[in-house]
Amino acid sequence: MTIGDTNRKGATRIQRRNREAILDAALEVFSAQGFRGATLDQIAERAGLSKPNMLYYFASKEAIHEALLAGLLDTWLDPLRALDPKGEPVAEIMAYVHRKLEMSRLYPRESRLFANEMLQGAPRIMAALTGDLKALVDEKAAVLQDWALQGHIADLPPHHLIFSIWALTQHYADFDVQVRAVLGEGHDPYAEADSFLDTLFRKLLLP
Amino acid sequence: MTIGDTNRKGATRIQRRNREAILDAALEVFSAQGFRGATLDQIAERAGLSKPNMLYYFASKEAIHEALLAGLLDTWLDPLRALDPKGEPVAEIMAYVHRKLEMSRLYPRESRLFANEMLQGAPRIMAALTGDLKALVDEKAAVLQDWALQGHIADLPPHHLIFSIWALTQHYADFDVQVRAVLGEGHDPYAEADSFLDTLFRKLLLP
DNA sequence: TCGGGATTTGACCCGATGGTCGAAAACGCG
DNA sequence: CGCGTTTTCGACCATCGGGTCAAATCCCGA
Repeated sequence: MTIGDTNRKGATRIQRRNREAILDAALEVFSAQGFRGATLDQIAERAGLSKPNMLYYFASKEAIHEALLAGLLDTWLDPLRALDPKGEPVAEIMAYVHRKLEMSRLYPRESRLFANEMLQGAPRIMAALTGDLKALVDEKAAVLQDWALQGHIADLPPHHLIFSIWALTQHYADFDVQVRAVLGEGHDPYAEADSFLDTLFRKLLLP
Repeated sequence: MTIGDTNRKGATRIQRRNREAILDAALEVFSAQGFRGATLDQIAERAGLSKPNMLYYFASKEAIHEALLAGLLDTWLDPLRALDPKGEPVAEIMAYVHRKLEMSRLYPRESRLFANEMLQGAPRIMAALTGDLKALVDEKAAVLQDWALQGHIADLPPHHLIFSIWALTQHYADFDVQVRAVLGEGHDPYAEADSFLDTLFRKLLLP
């Protein structure tokens, strides 16, 4: 039996545990070092496996990285997908902002993995960017545009409004060290950000 | 003006030319691949030198990277340094926003080099972050706070206001591929961003 | 023009790294 | 328990990559 099948069904308990351990370790290392900077030894050690054993579960370094990126975009975009055209405009957008910031707080490694990929020019997920991502953003941008035309929110370029949400929320994960270094002791970056971004976007959206 | 210029004193014309070529090539490669992902061969080739020759000018890969980072923070913070406590509050802040976006447009590689360093946890410039950077930000944050107390601008947490300027402007350099992929053809990201950020910050700063 | 310092490079070194192999050990099921 | 299947890993391999060195070539001022 090949190990090719996904970590869904048909996998033994051992397979599940090890695949998960490998992906978790890989996320840690790839997000901090980038693809080329990460080494299989680092990942294997963190995963608590020998390198050959790790390669028994994933065919190559490339394969591990791919597996990580595969689910990433989807999960990453869930909050945007949840933006409801039928909801109350400002409330919907504010909910999106808060959810997105929460993602940064809970999954900073995923955010950095994504940021790394972007910095390198997105060589491995360019297709997804111009495909699914663009489609989803265009769809939601149309909703925002609509809300603007109906006077529910300020008239802003919808794509850039979305970019601003991404930039502001992901910044707290990607530039975490800088944020903490500048704020110094005795701060809770995410709590403060939550309040600040609430203010910012409420003022911005005011028609 | 180049950002990492090597205008050392007693350097011959050849030294100058080669050092500059090396740093430019290194900026290209480091900013796209990160420190560990970059190779001396890549840099040497881009610089048009043999690897040993390159190492005649810089003692090591580390040394090249250091040389790049050395000037970076300084140059990067110049716009903030220029924020004048005696100027007109909103105008000063807006000027900062526009200057910062201009930096992203003109020096995206520098922005990405910096972003890479942050993503890795700033191992090589942590000292500068908690030192000079924090000092400068604290100083300017006090100015912003003052302006807020005097009712010139909205009362916002000054540090986070500064973070928001960084996040929003650097996003257009660091996530350039994503921005372009989502916008599609026929867009000028920076022109649109300039206008959008102008609107955003004017509304935000309104008392 | 010439000598000595500045510059350049081919060849080489060796530890790191992605990946392979075969055999041993562990598992689980009839 | 017995045995085929799954899992594990020590040893190994080839290439990559940072860095060295000695010798060759270039450059420029006296």
